Amino acid sequence: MIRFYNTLSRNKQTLQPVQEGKIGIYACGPTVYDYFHIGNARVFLTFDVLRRYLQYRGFDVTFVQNFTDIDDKMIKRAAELQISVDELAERYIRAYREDTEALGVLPADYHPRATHHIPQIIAFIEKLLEKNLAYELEGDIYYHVASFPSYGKLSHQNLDELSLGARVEIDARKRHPMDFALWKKEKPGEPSWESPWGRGRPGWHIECSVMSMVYLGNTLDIHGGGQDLIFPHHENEIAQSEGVSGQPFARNWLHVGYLNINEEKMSKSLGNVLTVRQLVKEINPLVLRFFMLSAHYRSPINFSGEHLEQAGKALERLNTLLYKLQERLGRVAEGVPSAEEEELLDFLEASRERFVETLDDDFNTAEGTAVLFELARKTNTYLDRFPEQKQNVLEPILKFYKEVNDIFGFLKMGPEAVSVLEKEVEELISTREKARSEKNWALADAIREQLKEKNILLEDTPQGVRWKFLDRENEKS
RNA sequence: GGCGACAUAGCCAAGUGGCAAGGCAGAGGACUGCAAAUCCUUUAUCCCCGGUUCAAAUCCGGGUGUCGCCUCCA
Repeated sequence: MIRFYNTLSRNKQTLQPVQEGKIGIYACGPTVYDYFHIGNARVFLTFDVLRRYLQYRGFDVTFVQNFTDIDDKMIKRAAELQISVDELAERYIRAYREDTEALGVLPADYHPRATHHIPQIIAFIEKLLEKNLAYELEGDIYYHVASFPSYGKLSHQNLDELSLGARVEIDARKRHPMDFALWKKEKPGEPSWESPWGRGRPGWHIECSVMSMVYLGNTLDIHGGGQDLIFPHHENEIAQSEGVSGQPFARNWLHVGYLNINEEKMSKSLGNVLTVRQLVKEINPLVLRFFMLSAHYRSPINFSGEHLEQAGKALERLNTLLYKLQERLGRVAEGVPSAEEEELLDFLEASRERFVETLDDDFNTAEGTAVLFELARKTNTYLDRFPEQKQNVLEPILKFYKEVNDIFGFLKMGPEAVSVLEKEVEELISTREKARSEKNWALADAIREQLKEKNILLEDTPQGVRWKFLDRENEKS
């Protein structure tokens, strides 16, 4: 039984797909007017892992994430750069693909763009007009919030309360101060499309209603984004979509908590906006992944160099184990597992169950990582205590970590984990081994230092010398 | 003014009624030529005050503090 905290009901709720075995997810994507920042990254990452997890749990997942490629910010930025809005979109969609790839975020099944769905948007607005949920005002079309009775149900506010606090300048022509634009009349020099109401462009909220329903149907299983989208964006989407379909728009509303930088909200005025583009030049993106997944998705997290460093060291612990496992698998013994080995295998099974259990419960990736560490300790103990390990013990453990990594994606797996050294380096190591056997510690230590310069760390173990590449990127933060 | 979230060890962070996960840092020990890695041991009056209960970090009431939303914002 999979449960999520639903913003709409303010409770954890069992996931009951509209169609058995299938899950449709729509996550609000970026406005492609600039490189995305690490707050965006947290949302992308959360939904990436969520989607992988639901696949792991056997669902046929369709994941849709839009690109907002036309709005005020797009127009303003394109003007600044003296390029067309379309060129701007192309540029930053490309950047999005590059940066998400660096983070290990997989592409969605669909990345629809607002400007590619203008006819559907127009048709949708026409339906809202037919149903008297919208009205025309001098070439603009507005949604009339007062005609949608449950307006405010997602953010749990009512229209009176909202109006009271409204600090925004009230447009007296509108029927209600909270009425929002579905269609904006053309302005000179701005991109526009033909419509029954003259040339113009879509408002911001309408694209998500339209595209989510085009790709996923009237009722989505999961819809979400950053917490700041709850109001007004998602509230407005509900008004639009339910206004047209008469059916619940989304069964589960998931909202990802904020990411602050050094205890401060990220904002342009504070000048502390950190883009992923910048960050991945300085740090290992897998550490960022680990860092973000080691807190619950709904909790606010605070990004800082110190926290990232802690995360890097913790992750290193898991990677060290994986390295050891792969290395030892090269010289394992055959045979039936002993009682102690059986115990470890039982613990492995219990870990797998606990992992699933905790992720099933509102996607608790934080506790999920704890499971990995506990198994790591048990496995390390086994590796320490027995000079020889069995394949039928090590292999299932490694397999579990691989499974987990297909979901979390922050572990260092695969061939690069155990790679081949240059001949020259191998010679240095064997020279050092000879020196050590002759108790020539000075030479041995000198060679160790020399290799450290080359980013290779030597470790002398009872099983012989072992080496690994230092992850230099981890040290920066 | 309205709505809401959070407060757990030096730091990060799980845990929604039954002896307080996990990571980082620290201390002690084992192993080691020295390191590294690893293992063992150790580190918490769960913000305060009341209440409910056999039992509360967890539920209820009050207080204090931090933050967010109500305006484009992930």
